Amino acid sequence: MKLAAWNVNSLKVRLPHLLRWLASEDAPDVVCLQETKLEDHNFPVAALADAGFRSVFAGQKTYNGVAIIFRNELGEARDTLKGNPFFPDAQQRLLATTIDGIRVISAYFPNGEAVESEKYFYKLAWMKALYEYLDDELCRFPQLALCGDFNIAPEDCDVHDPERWAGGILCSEAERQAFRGLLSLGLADSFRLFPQAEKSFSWWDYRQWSFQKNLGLRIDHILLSDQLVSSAMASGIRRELRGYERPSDHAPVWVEI
DNA sequence: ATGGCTGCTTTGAGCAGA
Repeated sequence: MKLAAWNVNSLKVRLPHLLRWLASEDAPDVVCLQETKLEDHNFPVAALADAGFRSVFAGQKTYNGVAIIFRNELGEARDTLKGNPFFPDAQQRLLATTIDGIRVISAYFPNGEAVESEKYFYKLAWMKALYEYLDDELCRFPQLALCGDFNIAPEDCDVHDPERWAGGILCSEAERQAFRGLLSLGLADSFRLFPQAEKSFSWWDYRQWSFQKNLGLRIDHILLSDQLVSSAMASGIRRELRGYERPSDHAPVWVEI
């Protein structure tokens, strides 16, 4: 199964890109989407069904919104859960479902705006509650994948210019520590299970030709539980989608399990 | 030092993103 995560930054705008990817040769079987920015009644269920995919989604207007799409052949989704019971929140940032025995979670971590800002503390609180939630989920679902836009570059090698970003939002020690806290539950960064090119990123700013100059960050991740790590075969980033006309600022990340 | 793009919004300047 090829599992992917992609922050589309508006599914309305990016739907043609998604459909093109799903129809391509190395198309994914399951995709966790973030920043769909669509209310549920506007979710493109029919277009994705035509492409052979089922959908579950938790959306809202303008901001946030997460979804999970998966091939018809994988059967029905079970135990779909919107949000985090440990963190009641109007922002639609978390969605879990079970596909073919695997607990798949689509997560859109808060951006955090700036270190020490109100949104920064919301981000840290959101992650603390996510930790509690995952601790619970892992007991019931030993085969679990946490996929999405974490808005955290875990190490300096995930940053194009570590000195410039040092201590700043997406790279601060408290955020990185919270990321390592998730790993301590028995999760692994699937990207690092395999050799990767240096300067591999999943997000590039729209401004200043950042993508063309490869000035990016690796902030989108798929974390696999120990049971899934043992079946992982390859991982990577679909960089070319960032080069499409009118792209998302994120490229999809993927793992084959 | 600032703003740099993009998508969205009670359509148009202001916000949020990262």
